[in-house]
Amino acid sequence: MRYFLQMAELPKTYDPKSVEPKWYARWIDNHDFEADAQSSKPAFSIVIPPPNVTGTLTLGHVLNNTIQDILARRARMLGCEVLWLPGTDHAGIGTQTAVEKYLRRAEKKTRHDLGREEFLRRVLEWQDKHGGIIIEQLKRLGCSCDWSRQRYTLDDDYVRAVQRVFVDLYEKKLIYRGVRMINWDPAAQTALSDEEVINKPQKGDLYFVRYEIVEQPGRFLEVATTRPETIMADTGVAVHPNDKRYVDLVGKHAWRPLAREKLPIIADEAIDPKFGTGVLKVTPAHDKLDFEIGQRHNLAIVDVLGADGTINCPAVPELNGLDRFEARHKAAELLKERKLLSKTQPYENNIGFSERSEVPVEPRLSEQWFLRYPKTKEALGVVRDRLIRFFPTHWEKVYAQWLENIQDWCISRQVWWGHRIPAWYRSQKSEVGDQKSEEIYVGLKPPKDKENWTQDPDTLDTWFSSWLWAYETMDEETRKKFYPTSVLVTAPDIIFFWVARMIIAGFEFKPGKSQRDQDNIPFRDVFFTGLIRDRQGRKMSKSLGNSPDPLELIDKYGADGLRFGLMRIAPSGQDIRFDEKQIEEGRNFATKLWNAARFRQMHGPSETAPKIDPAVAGSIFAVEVLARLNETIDAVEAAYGEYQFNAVAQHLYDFFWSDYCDWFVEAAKTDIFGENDARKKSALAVMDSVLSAVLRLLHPFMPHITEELWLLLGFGEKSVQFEPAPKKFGLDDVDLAGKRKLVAGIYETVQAGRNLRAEAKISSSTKARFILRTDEKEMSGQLPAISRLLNAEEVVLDPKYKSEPGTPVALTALGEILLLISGADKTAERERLDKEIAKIEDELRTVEGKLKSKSFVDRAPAAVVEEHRQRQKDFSAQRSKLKQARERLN
RNA sequence: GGGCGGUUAGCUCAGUGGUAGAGCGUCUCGUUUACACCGAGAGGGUCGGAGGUUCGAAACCUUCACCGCCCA
Repeated sequence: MRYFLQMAELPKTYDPKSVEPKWYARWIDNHDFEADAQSSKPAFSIVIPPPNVTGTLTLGHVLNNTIQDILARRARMLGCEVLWLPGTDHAGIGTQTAVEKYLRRAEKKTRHDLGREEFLRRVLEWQDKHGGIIIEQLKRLGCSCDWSRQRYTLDDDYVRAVQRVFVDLYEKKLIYRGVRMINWDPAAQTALSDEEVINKPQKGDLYFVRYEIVEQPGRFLEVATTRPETIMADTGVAVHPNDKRYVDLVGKHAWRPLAREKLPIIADEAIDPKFGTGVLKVTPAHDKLDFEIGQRHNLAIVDVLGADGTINCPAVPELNGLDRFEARHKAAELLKERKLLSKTQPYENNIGFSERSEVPVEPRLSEQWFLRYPKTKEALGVVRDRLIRFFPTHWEKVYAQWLENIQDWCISRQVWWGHRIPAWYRSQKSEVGDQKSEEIYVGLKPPKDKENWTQDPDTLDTWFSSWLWAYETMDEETRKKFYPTSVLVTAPDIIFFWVARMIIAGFEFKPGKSQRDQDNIPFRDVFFTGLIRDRQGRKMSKSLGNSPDPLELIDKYGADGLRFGLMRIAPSGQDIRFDEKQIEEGRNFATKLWNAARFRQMHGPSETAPKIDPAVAGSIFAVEVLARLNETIDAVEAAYGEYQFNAVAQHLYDFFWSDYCDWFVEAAKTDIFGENDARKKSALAVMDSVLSAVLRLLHPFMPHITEELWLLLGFGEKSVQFEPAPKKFGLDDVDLAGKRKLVAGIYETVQAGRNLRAEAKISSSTKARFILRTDEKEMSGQLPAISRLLNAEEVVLDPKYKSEPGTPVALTALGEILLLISGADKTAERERLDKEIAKIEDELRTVEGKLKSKSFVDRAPAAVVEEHRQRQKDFSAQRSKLKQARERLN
């Protein structure tokens, strides 16, 4: 009775919508993901790369967090106490820009219209409205984060820690304030770090501008420049000291063609004589290299660009107030009118763009806060010596290259949303003269006489807060158990922004339980995921609209389908071309798993702890599938060791679909539908063993469906997530090799038989009759299974069978298989045999060619030569049998 | 300019010196008592080019081409 009830319970297709939310809620209710810092189990920990608090889930997040979830769940099954610590970051510039955009559109106001206090209130409103969406999305994906420990980079404690670090580094003189050339984002109107600038080739023009020599009127120096709009900021003209063309002019002067002034002509090694005319206009305020040249030659600094990227130069009213790109064209026109522009030519050069606002960055002289990176040698060493291991390893070089060429980090941002810099300034008139000097106070608390001081209006680079993420997210007890973390999973595009800086922070702040390096590194392994691209290989971006919504994919295919499909196509260390078809495959695999379980359930309840003795299992097919399962367990373990998640997924997919479903289950149906109760029980026990193992192996990839089936099939009363990872079956005591060889032969025979049937155009549903012409006596016991696999009416073992001419025959390692048909198509059979013979002869030629070569026989390893001899024997035997059959058709 | 990846079937990708693979797509057959989100079968590749090492190269070396990324 129970049997029918159970059958009715399971529909034909798996419905993730009714299963996934149910289990996620249960796991949360049971506090399954909460880490116990008191546990005596070995620790395994991951901190999440914090997504933007107001962001939404992208496919990149799905990839990244699926991998982290796989690692966390795998670790639980290996008996670890697991902490996966989640959280979000405040994304200073990003969030502020989003809110400003909204204000501009909705209220036609800027942040300055509102004032700092009101604006920050609005950002908080925005955060409350949009914040946390991404966390809910991670839950839909099935992420097993310890939500009780969720952190935010603007948590009070975290903010204090960031300030403490700032003060500490200031006191160590590693943080300083100074006027330097920085990257200015005219759209966001803030300084950026070098890492936030993306160089892109840009098509433009090279303008050849004539500068008249002051001392020799009528003689001109020609300067090639891409930026005529900055001519008013020129304070010198430079040539290479060895450039014979201009050597006589060094020391003389040239007239600045716009805002006419005398400019000294100087010689500097930095000039490239081969670029343009070999003459550089030196604009120290608007170019990094020019700034350095200017410093060397004591050139004046003239700034003609405003913070918003418009020209600020009343001396040239035609340009004053224009946007920098408009001004470029206007300046060229002015020069042309004055006959000072000799030509323009198309030119492509690299321009730095702001990562955030996607506008060209302006090199700008500005007073900012900088960090002189500490501990770079240690950070280099720890990766070089593989105390921290990168996967794939080639990222180690990228990392080293960055650290070896590291520049001071501009950490202040002219942004209101973020960690306010704990610095105050007191302006005072100096005793002598009118010059003002500033007194700086840096501290956790404001100065005592607050009214006499002004706090720095700026905030810190968001990354200056997230470089502490690996340990400042943990309280003392948690840190003691779980720091350093086991592994960091991240996209390679933040290797400098985040990974390298966290390593430096580990060395500088030593949050570990001792002073030793291995206790202070933020993580032991770093796994870099690939980037997900669209089918054309383009990066996914919001503006291109080529990024699918992961939530829609989850609705269509289930979270497990999305996870499995994505992991199967994610090669380690390479970019991933996304194709929704692959996600469909993930869904199909879930359905396959569902149906295989459903089939098992139709034949009665499973054993809670299935035990089988393969030696008496009675079925060579069982031995084979268990041996393949053992191989799969080994392969999966090896692949995890190398973070080869696609390989793990592929091994499980292949084993389950092909070895288990296509071969074992089909062969075992003979016993399952047979009369022999012992054999039936034994077959079902093998199925239970395999299913139990497969569900556990798949759980990290497909947590929901495996949980559902684990409990449905009754393998346990408690969640599958804390069950131990499956161990290999002991198969040493049976004649493994012999049995596996026989099974391989049988499967080969079946495939050959199916091929004969298809070639003979006998539909796969029609029962057919086969003869096995073989001396393998062991085959006789397997005839029912072979018959089922061939969908045969009858399979007869007859070593002496004499066939009618034209009877389709195929050769296998075990002998011959013949398909009995009436009225054989002799022509078709002749063609088929000719093809077979040609194929064999091809193989034979290759093998014989090798064996004829003396050097091969002499130099190749004996085993390889022997293998070739064997193959030669097999092939020629096959050829002669095929030829016999062929001759009888003449 | 320097560095790092990649180039294998129509597509997405495995393949670390010894018989070129998988999934999808294509074609043919199929409602055979789990599954059409399925089953069976077939076709499809001078492994980017050229040299070299080796008995033997998709794999190792050199070089070139193209694609992508990072740094200047």
